[in-house]
Amino acid sequence: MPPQPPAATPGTAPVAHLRVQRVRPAYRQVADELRTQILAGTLPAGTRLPNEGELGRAFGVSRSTAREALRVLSSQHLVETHRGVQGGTFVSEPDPARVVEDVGSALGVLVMTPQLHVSDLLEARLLLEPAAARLAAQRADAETVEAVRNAAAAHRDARDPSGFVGHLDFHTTLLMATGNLMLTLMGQPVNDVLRTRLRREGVEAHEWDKVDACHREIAEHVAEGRADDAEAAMRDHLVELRGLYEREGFWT
Amino acid sequence: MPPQPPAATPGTAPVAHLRVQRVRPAYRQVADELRTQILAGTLPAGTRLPNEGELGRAFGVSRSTAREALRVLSSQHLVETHRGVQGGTFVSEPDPARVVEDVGSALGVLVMTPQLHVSDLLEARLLLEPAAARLAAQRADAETVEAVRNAAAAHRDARDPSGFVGHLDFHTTLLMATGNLMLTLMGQPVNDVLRTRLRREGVEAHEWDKVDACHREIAEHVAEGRADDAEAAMRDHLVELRGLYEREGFWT
DNA sequence: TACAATTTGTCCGTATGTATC
DNA sequence: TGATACATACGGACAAATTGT
Repeated sequence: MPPQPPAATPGTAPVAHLRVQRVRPAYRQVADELRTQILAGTLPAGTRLPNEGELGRAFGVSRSTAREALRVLSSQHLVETHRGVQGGTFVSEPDPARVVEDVGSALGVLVMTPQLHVSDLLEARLLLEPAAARLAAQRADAETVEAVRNAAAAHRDARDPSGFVGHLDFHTTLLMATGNLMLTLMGQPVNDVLRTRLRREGVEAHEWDKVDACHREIAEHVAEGRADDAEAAMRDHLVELRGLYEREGFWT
Repeated sequence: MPPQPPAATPGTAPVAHLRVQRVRPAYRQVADELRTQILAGTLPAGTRLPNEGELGRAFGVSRSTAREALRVLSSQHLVETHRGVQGGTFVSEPDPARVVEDVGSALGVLVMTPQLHVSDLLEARLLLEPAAARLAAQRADAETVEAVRNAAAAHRDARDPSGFVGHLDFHTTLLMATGNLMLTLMGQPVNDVLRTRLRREGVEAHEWDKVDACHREIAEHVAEGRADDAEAAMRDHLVELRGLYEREGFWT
């Protein structure tokens, strides 16, 4: 690793109050270089990288160091490794589901701190999902409408004995029904965090019934293309849910 | 790896397990175990982990394997490592800025695919930021108002010779002015991606002047607490910006 | 200023598991 | 069945960085 151009990394926030990273380790330089090439499209998805030994030689580092760089990229879902002949390290296909997972997990950490309150999540959802309901009502095709209806109809108690893995949360389905992946990316992690934090045992059955009724009503508005009604119904629904969360749910 | 029963330890070959399709490598098991403990709060932020050798022995793996596990966690910003005496591996403080970075980088990958269009980002922003402008106008205190005004006044040409690192993008500042971190978390990665994708050389000076004028107008609405005006002005501004982006900016 | 102690960083050599042909 | 090519894992050694004496 002869070249280390930015001796002091500029622009990076001085978050580590006490410690300054004075040198970038070689494994990080290699990882950064490869990440840059992947993000720039120089290494498109599906590309097979050289094996670990060659990769190390190409960067002037040992195989172990190249390995650690690959660990970094693989943990960020930028590459995948496979063993065996015809195996190796491949640039990953971008996967929205993984992004949602990662963001959700990061939010899970933040939501335990005083920096991010549950009320912030509820407010963000209140901004996002009524608008999503409107868009869904304006755009959903027959197939999407069917999916939304199914999600609303799906009974939400978990006593269901059959496998039934196809069930997606209603709010998730509605976000996807907008046809705008970015809305799913923003809204879904919030829903994930809220769902895992809610103490469901504190909510009574008739309240769940009301939730289900709201879902079905929204689904019908979407199906009939009534954008205004869908948006308003979703807003009412979320306001009601917020009361539920604030009354019962959280440990912070 | 004692805690994971079906682990394939290198020396002994557990041939009896026929269903084991996917063996998780040892470094991944170690990383997952540590991550679980961090997310559960068993290892609070600031905790110093044992050094790499001891950590390896504690998990029944070699130091190299323990290191690779730490690389995974460190690349997810869950731990930080430092060299030297008094160095070591420490559980990280949750950092919203890093989350924004990570999401932005993930979006950068997705935005190159047919799954996520630039128009999706623009639409999401059009949902989010007018609402943010409204909230900012309703809530901003004197200090925040000052920050928003400064961001709007900051001249945006990069010829500025002095260091001037305090300058934050106006849209970023406005998101933060809502006091809701979640809105920043959702909106900022979008802005980052859009900013890096825009071909700025295709935009003329008088258009930048108009952008700046819009920013100052919004800032004044926020400062005076005119929520409706702030929201409307931001919406108009974004619609105009969208035209700019769609006319000039992208390579996809 | 020099030196020692501690910890991560880097390298090498070797062996083994795994998947494909 | 065996050969091949790759990732995975180990253990030891030394280098570099940081802090305290």
